[in-house]
Amino acid sequence: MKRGKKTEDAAADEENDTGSASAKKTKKAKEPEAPILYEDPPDKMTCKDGREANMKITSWNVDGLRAWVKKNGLDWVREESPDVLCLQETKCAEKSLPAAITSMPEYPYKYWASSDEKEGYSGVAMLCKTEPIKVTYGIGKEEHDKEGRVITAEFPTFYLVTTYVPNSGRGLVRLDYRKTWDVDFRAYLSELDIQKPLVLCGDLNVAHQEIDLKNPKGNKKNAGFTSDEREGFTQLLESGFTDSFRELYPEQTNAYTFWTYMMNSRSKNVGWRLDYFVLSSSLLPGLCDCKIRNKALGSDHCPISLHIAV
Amino acid sequence: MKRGKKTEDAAADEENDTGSASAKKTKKAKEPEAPILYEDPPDKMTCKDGREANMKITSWNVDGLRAWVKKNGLDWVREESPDVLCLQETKCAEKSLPAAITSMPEYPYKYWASSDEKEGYSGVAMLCKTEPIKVTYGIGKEEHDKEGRVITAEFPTFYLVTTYVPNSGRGLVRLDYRKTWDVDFRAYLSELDIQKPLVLCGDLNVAHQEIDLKNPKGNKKNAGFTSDEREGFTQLLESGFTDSFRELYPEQTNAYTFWTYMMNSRSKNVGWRLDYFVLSSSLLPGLCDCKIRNKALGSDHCPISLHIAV
DNA sequence: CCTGGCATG
DNA sequence: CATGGCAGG
Repeated sequence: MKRGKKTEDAAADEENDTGSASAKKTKKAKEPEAPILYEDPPDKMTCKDGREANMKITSWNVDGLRAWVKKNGLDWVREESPDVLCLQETKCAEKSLPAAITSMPEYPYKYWASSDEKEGYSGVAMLCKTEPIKVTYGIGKEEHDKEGRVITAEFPTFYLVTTYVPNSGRGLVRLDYRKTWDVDFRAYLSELDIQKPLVLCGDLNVAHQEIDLKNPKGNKKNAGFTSDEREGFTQLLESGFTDSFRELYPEQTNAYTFWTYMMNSRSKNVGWRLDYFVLSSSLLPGLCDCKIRNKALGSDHCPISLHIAV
Repeated sequence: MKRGKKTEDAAADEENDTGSASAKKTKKAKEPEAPILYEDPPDKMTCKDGREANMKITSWNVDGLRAWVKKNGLDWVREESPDVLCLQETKCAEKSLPAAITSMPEYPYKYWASSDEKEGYSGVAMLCKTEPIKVTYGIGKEEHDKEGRVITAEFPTFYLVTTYVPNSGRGLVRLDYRKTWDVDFRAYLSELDIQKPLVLCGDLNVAHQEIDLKNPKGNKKNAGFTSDEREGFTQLLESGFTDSFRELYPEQTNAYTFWTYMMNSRSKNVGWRLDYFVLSSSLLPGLCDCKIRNKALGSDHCPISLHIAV
C-alpha cells in the first residue's frame, strides 16, 4: 500500500528503432514527415537464362502465429499462393495451432518446429503444396536444436532451409551465443551445399550493410547491426551464397522487411531488412525475382517471396 | 521441438461457476435457456422512519481499474453520481492510475491502497465528493496490511469501510489465511463500531446463504461458499451488523453481483452475491435502499449502491 | 474467460 | 508496442 503521483517512465528509446537497449540521445532532427517508401516492382517471372520460374517460396516472420491468423494473415497467403510457405516466430506449440492453418487444404504437407523449453517462444514452420523428399529439424547440434529454429526440406533439385536466427537481445546479452550459432549454422549450410544447392530463407536477424536499415549510425551497438553479426553474414556469403534481393537490386534503398511496433516506425518506414532469400551460387542462373511484400500486414515483419527456376 | 496433434485441454470446469478447482461432473441438466434475471426495483429514497436519504454510496469490484476505465466504467459512475465511490481490485499502483480517474473533478478527495509486493494485485480505492474527517489504511495488523485491502474513512456520523476480502483461492489454498483475516477483520470492525456506527462495503468474497448463489450444491467446497467462509460472515452479522440487501429483500432470489467470465455465466445469470453493504445495527433506521446495478458492465462484478440517511 | 504483470523482441 | 505465457480470480 503506497501513495505517489503520475507516471513518466517510458520514452527512453526515442531515436532507437529496434526496441533494443542503449538508446543514443544524440540525434537532433526528427524523421521526415513524408515517409520514403519502397515500391515493390512487378514480379519478374523469367530469369536471366530465359527459363520461367517454376517455384514460388514465401517467407514471413509472423510474430505469433495465433495473433497473425486472427489478423487474417492466411487470407494474404491464399492470395499470394506460394508453393512453399515458411513461417518464423510462430510462438505456438503444435497442439495449440489454430485449425485455420492445420486444416488448410492448399498445403497438405506441413512441418512444425517449436521451442522445447520456453512455450510461446521462437518456432518455425514450413507448409508445402508438394511433398518434400525428406524433412529434418535443427542443424544436428544439441545446443542449437532446442528452440525450434530450423527446418530443412529436401526437394529433387535443392534443399530449402528456413530459419529464425537467435536475436542477440537487448544489451547484446546473447551476442556470444549468436556468434556460436552463426559459425555452426554456416557449417551446417556448407555441409548441405555439398550435397545439393540450397535456398535459405527466414529472419536472419541481421541487417547486412548500411543500406539495409534506416538508421545505421545509431544501431551499430544494437542487436541486428553489430559488426559481429554483419561479419557473420558476410562470411556466410563468402562461403558461396548470395543475398538474392541485393543481387537483383544492388542500389535499392529503403527496402525493409521489419519495423518495430514502437514509435510508428512502419508508417515512417524506419525499418530493417532482416529477412532474406540466400541462394547457393549455382542456383543464381535460375533466380527470377525476390519480392518484399511490404503492404502485407499482420506482423512487425512483412513477407518476402522468391521466384526461381529450379 | 516436438510434434503432436490437436488440443482438447480446457472444458474441465463445466458445471462450476467460480472458475475454482474441483469441478463436479455429476449434474445432468443444463441451465435453462431463458435466464432468470433479477430486476433491480426503482430506488427507494425514503427510509422506514420517514427520513430522506442524504447519502449515496456505490461499491464496485472493477477487476482491473485500467481495463474498467477503458470500458467506460467512469461514464456509468458519472451517471450514478454517488457521494462516495468505493472500488475493489483496482490492480493498479498509484503511479499508473489513468488520468481519467485521478483528474475527476466530481471527486476531489481520492484515496488509494495497493499491494506492496505484488504489482497489479488486489487494491482498493475510495473517491469522495466531500472530505472525510480522517482516512486510514488497513486494519492495523502488519500481516494483513500489505495487500491494499482496506480503506476506512471517518465521516461526521459514521465510518465507511471498504474492503476487498482475500479470496480463498483455487483448491482453497488460502482458506487458512482467510479464516485468520475474517477473525481479525471482525475484531477491527467491532473496535470501530464502539466509536461510531459503520458502513462496510466491498467484495466480501463470500456468498452467505444458498439463496446468494445460483449453484449452492456444487460450490460447497469452492472458494466463496465454504462453511468456514459462510460462518465467518454469520459471525460478523452476529457482532451487531446487518446485510442491508437481505434485510430489505429477504426472499429475493437470483440477485447476484458476480458472474465468472467463463461459460457465459452472466448471460445465464449463473452468479454469486459477493458484494455487500453491511451496516451497524444503529444505522438500520436510516437504511433506504440497497441496489444491485446488474446492468452496468465493465467487470465480472456489477456495482451496488446504498441509499441511506446518516 | 478476463485482468495485470513478465520476458522477449 | 506487440507477442505469448503466467498467476490470480
